[in-house]
Amino acid sequence: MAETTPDRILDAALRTFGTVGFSATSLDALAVQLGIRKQTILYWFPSKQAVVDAVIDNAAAELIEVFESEASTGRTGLAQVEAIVRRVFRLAVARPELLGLVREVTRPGSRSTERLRSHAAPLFERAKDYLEREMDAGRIRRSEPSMLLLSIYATVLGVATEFEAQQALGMDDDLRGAVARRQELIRFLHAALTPDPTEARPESTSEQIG
Amino acid sequence: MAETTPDRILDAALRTFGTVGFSATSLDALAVQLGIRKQTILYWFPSKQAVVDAVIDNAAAELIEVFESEASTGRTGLAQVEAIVRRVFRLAVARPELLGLVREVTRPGSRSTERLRSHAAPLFERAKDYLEREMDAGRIRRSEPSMLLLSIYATVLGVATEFEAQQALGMDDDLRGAVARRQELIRFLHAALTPDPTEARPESTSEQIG
DNA sequence: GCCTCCGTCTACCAACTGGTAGAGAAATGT
DNA sequence: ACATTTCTCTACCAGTTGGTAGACGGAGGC
Repeated sequence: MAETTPDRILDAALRTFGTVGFSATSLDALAVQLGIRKQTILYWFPSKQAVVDAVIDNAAAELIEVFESEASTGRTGLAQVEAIVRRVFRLAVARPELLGLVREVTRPGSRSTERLRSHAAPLFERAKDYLEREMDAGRIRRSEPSMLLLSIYATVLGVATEFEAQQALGMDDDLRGAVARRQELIRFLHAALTPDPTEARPESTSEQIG
Repeated sequence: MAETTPDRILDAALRTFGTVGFSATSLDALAVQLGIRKQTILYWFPSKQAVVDAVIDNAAAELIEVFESEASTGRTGLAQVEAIVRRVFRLAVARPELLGLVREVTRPGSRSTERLRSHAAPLFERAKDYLEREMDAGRIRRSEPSMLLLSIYATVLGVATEFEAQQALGMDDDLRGAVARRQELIRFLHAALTPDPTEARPESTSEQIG
C-alpha cells in the first residue's frame, strides 16, 4: 500500500518541524527531502501554515489516542497515571520528533498557541477531573491537580530535553538510559503522591527562593 | 552611563533569540526593536551568525560566573549542589530568556552545537569530578555522576518548560509557582541522593519500559 | 577652519521565502 | 477514441533575507 503524497509530506514535515523548527524549515527544503517540487506541497496544502496546522492536528490526535485507549482500561489511582506516563515515554522513545514538536508549539512566540490550546485544554480539564475524583476517593494524595499535572508534564518532557543535552555534549547515544533515569524521578513523584506516605521526605536544606 | 550600541544589540538579541529562536529572528526585526537600521548591526557584527555566537558566549559566561562564585564558597556535598541549583533557579526567574536560549542551542538541528559543547563540556567535566570526589567522601550517595548531572539539568530546565506550557494553556502567569513546584521535585532528588537513606522509596508499580 | 575618524545612514544586491498561473503527463470514465 | 480528472511540473512573482558599497553628519584634534 503506497503512502499518498500528502501523507509523505506530513511525515517529513513532522520530522523536520520537530527537530529544526517551523520557521527554519522552508517548503523548498521539505520538497527536496521528498524528491518533489514545493509547488506540489502547495497543491496539497493551501499554505505553509496549513501544513503546520495539519502536522499539529495529526500529532495531537496521536497523543490523544494514547490517553483515550488508556482511559478505557478502567484502571484507577496512580496506576492509571503511571500507565499513561509509561505509554507517553514509549512514544517518546519511538518518535522523538513528536516531543520536539510539542516543544516547538509551546514556545512563547509560537503562532500555533491557539491551536495547541484548543487541543490541550480539554485534555487538561479531563485529567484534572480524573485527579480530583481520585483524590476525593483517597487514592491519590490531595494536592492542587493543575500543579500536579504541570509537574508531570515537565517531567515527561524532560526526557527529550535531557536526551538533546546528551547529544549536544557528545555523550553516548542513549535515550533508553535517559528514560530509565527519568523513571527514577517518576518514582520520587510516586512517593510524594501516595496517600499515607511513610513521611520519609527529608528536611531539605534548600530555603525558599525569590 | 549610556549602554553602547553593540550591548543594546546583544541585549535585544538574547531576548528575541531566547523566545522566538534564531532563525525566526531577522536582523531587520532586531533593528526595528532598537530603532536602528540593520546595517548598523552589521557594522558592529560581521554577520548574523556572529551576533548569535556573541549572545551564546555572553550567556555562557554569565552562567559560568554562577558556578565559579558558588564553587569558591567551600561548601561540600549536596549543600553545594543545592546552592548552585538554587542560584540557577533564581537566574531563571529573573531572566527566562537565558533558559530559552539554552533550549534553542541544545536543539538537535542547531548550528551552534559545537559552540555549546565547547562551553558546556569543561563545566560538565568539573561537575562530574566534584560529584565523584563527594561520592568518594561519602557525602553523596554513589551513582553514575553524568547520569545524575543530566537529571539535575533536565529538572532545572523543566522550570522553563513548565512555565511555557502554563502560558500556552492560558493559565495564570506564575513562574514562581512553577519554581516552587520544581523545588518539590528537587527535594525528591535530594532524598534519593542522601547517603544512608531511610529506605522509604516505595515499590514502584511501573515496570521496565522499552 | 579644516581634516579625520567614528557611527549611522541610504541605496543597493543576489538568494531565498511563500505563493500563483497554467502547461503537460497519466490515469480514468464513457 | 476521446474527454475529464488528478497530479506534478515549469515559469513566474513580490516580499524578505543576510550582506555590501558608499554617502552623510557630527565630534575631536590640530
